[in-house]
Amino acid sequence: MERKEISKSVLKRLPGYLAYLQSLPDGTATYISATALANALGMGEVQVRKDLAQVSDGGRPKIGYLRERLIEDISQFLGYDNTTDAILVGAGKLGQALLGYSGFEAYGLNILAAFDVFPPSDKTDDGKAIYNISELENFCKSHNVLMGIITVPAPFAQQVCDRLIENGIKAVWNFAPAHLDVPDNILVQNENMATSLAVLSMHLQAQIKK
Amino acid sequence: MERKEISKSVLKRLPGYLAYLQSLPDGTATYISATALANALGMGEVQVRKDLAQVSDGGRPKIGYLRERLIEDISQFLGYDNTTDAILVGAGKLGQALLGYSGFEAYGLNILAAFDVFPPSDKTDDGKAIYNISELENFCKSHNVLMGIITVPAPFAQQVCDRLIENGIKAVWNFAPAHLDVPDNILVQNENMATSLAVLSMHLQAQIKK
DNA sequence: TAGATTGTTAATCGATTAACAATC
DNA sequence: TAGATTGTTAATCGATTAACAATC
Repeated sequence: MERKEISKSVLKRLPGYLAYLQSLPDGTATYISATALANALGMGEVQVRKDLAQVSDGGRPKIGYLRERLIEDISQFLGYDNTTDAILVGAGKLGQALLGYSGFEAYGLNILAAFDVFPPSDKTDDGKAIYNISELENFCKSHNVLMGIITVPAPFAQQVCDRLIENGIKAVWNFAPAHLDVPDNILVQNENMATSLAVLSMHLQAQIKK
Repeated sequence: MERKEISKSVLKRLPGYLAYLQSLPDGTATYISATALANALGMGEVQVRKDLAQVSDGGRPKIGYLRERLIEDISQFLGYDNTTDAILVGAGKLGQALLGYSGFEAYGLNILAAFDVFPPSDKTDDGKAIYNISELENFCKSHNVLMGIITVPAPFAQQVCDRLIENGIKAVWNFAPAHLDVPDNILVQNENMATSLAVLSMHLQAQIKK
């Protein structure tokens, strides 16, 4: 499959398809159609078909897609097949939760280590080290890390971000509720709890009024 | 300010404005213009102006918005002024991290308690109770809970969701990497780590190729 | 063959951006 | 008054949806 430019909207839907396809029990649904996928996920079938067409050319009229093949195509497209190394800064509760979450491997993410101003102890239960923030520079030099995860309190997020970029980080996954100023070639992905909460509470307010 | 219908895109940007406005030190910037806000957040000034116009009518030509007033208007619009009670199911690492996160109060969210098949201990360090899942029904009956937070492993997410809905939950905040089937009047907000990761790893792949 | 499903081309919809008049 | 900023109206852009021909 030739790699095309893909819109962010499509990109964001792909993990959903992948998760569903992988959740199907082995043996069932050797072939799956865009229609079936759409129904299962409560989406429009045309949208699903178009999305799939962008990442795979294994679709066959009347039959659909070979599930295994489709999983492979999407995974590959998303880069889940080659792992990305990341470091995490801010080993509070959320930071440690992420550090200990084993599910990221499936997405090709490998958190090498965490850093904090007050490292709680040498190792977590999961065997991943939490270093003093002062060792950030050395660590980045010796490992080739491209992704940084920020889980420090909001007021420190920007300075941590700057420091990560100085050390060669190209993509920042930001869990702090703060806006980060970065150069053009750096991507910041905000994991924005506040955004989600806004959508939720808006829905609840509408509910209550009824 | 009359309450208008608002698009989801606008709604999702509001928490960002609010966070920035609140982060400004007291005393500075009594008045702030849409232009200034846009520059600070790296956004288009027209977009910010249009967004603000939908939630506040305190904007004055040449001067801008009274910051305090704007904070109030956005907070009120987002429903951050009246708290929403929520319960959380799945007291694993992520669940406990959320349970202990004190920052939610600022967003009007109050997590009353958590439930799990194996409650680790009676109370967390933060004083919030973790009950056995069997007590879910009773708890929901006695408290009027409208929001449920799901932090169980993916294979259990749907059944937990169904159970929450049976007990009167109207909005679900889903941290499990699973698609949830719900009736029309129920809102599911997926906190989709996989989505964020997809965007990030796509950026990194593009970087590497350069 | 008939029919389901694919992929493509055109139409619609919504959101963003641009242009401009109103205001302090 | 002059100029910055607001809010509104029109134009553009992108994404979604609909219609349809191609295919197994």
